[in-house]
Amino acid sequence: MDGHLGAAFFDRPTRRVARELLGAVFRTRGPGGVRAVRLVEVEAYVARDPANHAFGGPTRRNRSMFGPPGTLYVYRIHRVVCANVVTRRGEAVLLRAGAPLLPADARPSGPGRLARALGIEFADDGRRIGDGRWEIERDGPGVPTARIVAAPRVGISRATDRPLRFAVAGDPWVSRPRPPVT
DNA sequence: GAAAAGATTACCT
DNA sequence: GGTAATCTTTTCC
Repeated sequence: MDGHLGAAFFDRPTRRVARELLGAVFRTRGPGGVRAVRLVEVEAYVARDPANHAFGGPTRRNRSMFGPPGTLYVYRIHRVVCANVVTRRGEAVLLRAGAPLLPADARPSGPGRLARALGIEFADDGRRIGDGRWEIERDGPGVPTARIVAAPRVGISRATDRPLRFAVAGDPWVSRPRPPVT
């Protein structure tokens, strides 16, 4: 399944989408030009998941999470924005870290820094894949299961035991706290 | 209208 | 390892 990923890619179980996004190239085209990273860390937010912003149904803030597969959900936390891609209704994958592919990309380790490196702003909330602003491409077989580490998600206070954080084992761009390398 | 919490980060010891 | 910064959204009175 190489090449550019469309809405059909995201219309699948969220955990699977999350794992298959590892190693994929996330590219944006904005006022600052083209920026790109190779994803090395993501988190899944699923149905009936108390840590999910969509838990409890649609609100003004999370409305993008109820858009079609391949919708960008951008939220603010403190003074930072973080980006997710919606999979199925009310579920999404948080983009946490990537390896920079272009010189202009500041260290994209951590969700806030990744979004900043890609030039993603709060105004991009609700944009859909295929609208020309951002795209995702797979240029290889993806990260083999043996090299994916699953760990509890970062920074949440509920459902803290679920292993829905996925990262490329040992990759230097994975954010802190680093999951065990095992 | 007021208060509390937050899917973070940077800087301190 | 701990804490402050900082501000919007949500929730409660």
